[in-house]
Amino acid sequence: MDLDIRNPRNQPELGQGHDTPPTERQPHSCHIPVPRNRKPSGHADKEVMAATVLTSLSTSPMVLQPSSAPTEPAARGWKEVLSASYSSSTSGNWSWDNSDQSVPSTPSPPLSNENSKNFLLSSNSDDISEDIHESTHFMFDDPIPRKRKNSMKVMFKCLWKNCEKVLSTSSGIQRHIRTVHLGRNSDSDYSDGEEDFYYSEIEVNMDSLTEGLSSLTPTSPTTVAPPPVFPSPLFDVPHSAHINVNGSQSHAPTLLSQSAPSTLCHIRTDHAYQGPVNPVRTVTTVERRLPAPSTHAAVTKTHALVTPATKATPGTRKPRGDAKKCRKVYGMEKKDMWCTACRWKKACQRFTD
DNA sequence: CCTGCCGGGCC
DNA sequence: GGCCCGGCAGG
Repeated sequence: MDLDIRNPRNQPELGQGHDTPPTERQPHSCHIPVPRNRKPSGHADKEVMAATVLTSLSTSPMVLQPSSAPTEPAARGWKEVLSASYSSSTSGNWSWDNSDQSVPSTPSPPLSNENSKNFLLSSNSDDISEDIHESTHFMFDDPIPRKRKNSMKVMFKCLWKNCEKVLSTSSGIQRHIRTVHLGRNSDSDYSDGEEDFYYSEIEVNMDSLTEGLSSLTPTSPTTVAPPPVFPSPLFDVPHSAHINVNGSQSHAPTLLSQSAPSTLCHIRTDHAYQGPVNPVRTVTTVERRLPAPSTHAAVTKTHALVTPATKATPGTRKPRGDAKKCRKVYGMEKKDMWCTACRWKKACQRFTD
């Protein structure tokens, strides 16, 4: 959990660096644990940069004094706003936007890296503050962390298909999703975090709003990305993953058989199928999702995984499946990532046919 | 030849 | 049971 940002080579072997400019957001709106080294960190350069920024932050009280922060140029538009928002959503529960409520009004003593990180991470001290440590890669998406701006306010946008609800609190949007979309009792405290999945944070520039920037309306093409793709019940994603307004869905169909896109979002769906075979492997909490409210093209042949294993009749060899097995997916050099059966030259238990 | 994995052996 | 591997079959 203690990701040493000064040691950016804390890179998972499956991690795919991405050189995408921060304003060109790529769809990696989820963070998925990677085996053994589950720090899906970003590009090393960005990490170094982020570390540098953190270091400077730790010694500079400026950032803690929003009143003294120079006003951002008006050119800062939704693109950048959303970029920041993107980072927050990518991180799961973090946001640069401190709004006005949680900004310390007095300078704090110099912060260590850890403290400064905590400070930043705690900015959005809503009820979605879990799992923050795993999400520290957020800042690597944004090479230059921006000073907080008073005019920025975090909003929460419902990503349910055809629902453009935007609320100011995560609890509110969760309640909305829970009651309106998930059909749960609003009185119930029960929440498996599923609601988290169906909304994303967006940052709202209140200044722009007052200037009549009606483009904030969720239907605005400048703020709204293509409809997010929700996971199907067969496509489990860690529950803290957030679909971002900017996230497109192109990453989803890659699954395992293709090289991961240039994102951190290497889809490790094998967790769900792993079962007790390989207890060493990181196990992602498998959650059952409601039927996807929108189309989901990602689930392809892995559907077969839920079907009963075809028992080969004795004497007849089981027809060779066309699914890529561990050997092909991971290669010989990553044999330790194979499922046990594959390592034993048995029928693959992860990528069954 | 590569790959998946059965069958069987060893511990 | 875990683990390994020869060898076969399919592509």
